[in-house]
Amino acid sequence: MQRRTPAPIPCENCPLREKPAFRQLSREELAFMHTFKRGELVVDPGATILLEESASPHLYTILEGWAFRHKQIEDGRRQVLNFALPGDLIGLQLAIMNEMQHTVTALTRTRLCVFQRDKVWSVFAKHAALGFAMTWIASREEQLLDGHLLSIGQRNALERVAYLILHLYDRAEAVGCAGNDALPTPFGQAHFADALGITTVHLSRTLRRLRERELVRWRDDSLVILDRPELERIAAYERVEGIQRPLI
Amino acid sequence: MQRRTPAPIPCENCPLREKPAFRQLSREELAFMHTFKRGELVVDPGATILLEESASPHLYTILEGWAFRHKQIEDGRRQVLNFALPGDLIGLQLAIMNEMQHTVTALTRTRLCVFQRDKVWSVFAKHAALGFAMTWIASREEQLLDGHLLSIGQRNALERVAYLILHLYDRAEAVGCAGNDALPTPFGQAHFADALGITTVHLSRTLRRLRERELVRWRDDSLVILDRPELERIAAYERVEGIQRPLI
DNA sequence: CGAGAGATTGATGGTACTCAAGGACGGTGG
DNA sequence: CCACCGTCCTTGAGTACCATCAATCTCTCG
Repeated sequence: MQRRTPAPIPCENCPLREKPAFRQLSREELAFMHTFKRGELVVDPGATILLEESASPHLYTILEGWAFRHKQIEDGRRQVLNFALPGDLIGLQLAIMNEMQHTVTALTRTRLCVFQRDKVWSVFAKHAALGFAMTWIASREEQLLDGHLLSIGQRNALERVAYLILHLYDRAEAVGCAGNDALPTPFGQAHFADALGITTVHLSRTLRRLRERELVRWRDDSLVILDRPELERIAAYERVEGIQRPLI
Repeated sequence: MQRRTPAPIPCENCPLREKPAFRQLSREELAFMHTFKRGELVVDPGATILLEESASPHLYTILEGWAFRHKQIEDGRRQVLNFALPGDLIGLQLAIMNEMQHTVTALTRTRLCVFQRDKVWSVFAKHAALGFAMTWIASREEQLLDGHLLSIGQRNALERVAYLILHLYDRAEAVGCAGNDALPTPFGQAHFADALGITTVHLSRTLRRLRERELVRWRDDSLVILDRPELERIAAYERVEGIQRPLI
């Protein structure tokens, strides 16, 4: 289920940092990040990275792969709160508030950068800019959730699907996980439906409508956007310009 | 619409800090907070405190009163993202990311503590603990949103209403704005409905069901919880223990 | 007393859910 | 190689939930 890789990459050489989506850190900050890093971890699809209510000693940044944050009601109904892509920080709530109120599960084989939770404080104490970056990351997550909440609360199924597709594509594209209007979909319709707050049955029907209108095509674990302008119109989607974001 | 009060209270004497819900700050931190504070502002009900897309030079903490965060689709549909109570920080996204993607509007006459946005950086630089507190606040907001998202995505109207009532009551109670199972409701059913993602018509019917089952009573701008256990059962609500939180 | 905003109720229709069955794979084992 | 299986997706039929439209009702306020 889980295994440590033998040779963790130093943060200075982290391939993610090359990407234009991320802000450059100073040499000194990078060196500090590396002392904060405890190793790497690779988990298989379906593995639980962080479990609600439990107190993992770690927090993580995704280096490769997809995961998702989710939360359940006792009777089994599940909401996918968000998807997590390379560069996303996992477990900030845990590190800051000593409590997780949601679970994080891997969708693909996922490579994670492992940090020690109990050293988070020293990040703030020694490198204010990195502490600021943590707040930045938390604020951005809040923004994404705001957008989702608007979607789930106000849009109908067709609009929601269109919105989520565009949203995911843009986020994935920013970190090099999508391009040419093709988005890998390492999840089934069940995950997608739970993210949208609709049933798989209704999602299937809704996707058929989008397919028939030749707006998207979803097969072979890959979703292709055929008519982006029309999708944007349906979803009332506004692309958020990709300002550079910090990478912890 | 807005007016400055003549004599702002120094942070050291802030009446909110007395409340058990909040963590105590050191004398030094309080003194610093006071240099960060720029004044106080009182706004009338309905006043826009922060507007989406615009770049206010300030961020705020609510000292007294209620506000709400909301976000719209172009066609007018509106989602109330969350309510804001005394002690809540408003405009963190703006301060950190230089951009607001939602609007904040006062529900009651609201007294605000005004901070300079461009000095946020110095908070991190000079008092790491306060920077940490900012991340704490952002993480908590994320937690609240997670809960709402689960509610809107998975619960039906009756469950949602029960959940939101309990959620608001507990938050208000923690800061002394509610007690004896009575919650002031400085908002109309339209706001409540937009928070729940249902129409006012359906909310009205749903409230009638709750009234007929003698679970709640809502009149005269005050909502009374008559049968909390049953409401908790319907909502599958779990009270989050009120750990002390930082107050900026 | 009339005006207007907010809340309630009724009637009707559409959206999305449930239940259920059938199809399309991909893996496994005979 | 193909039957067998499980999982996931698709489709159909019937129903429940919630939205829409529209009319009343209750307040407050001028």
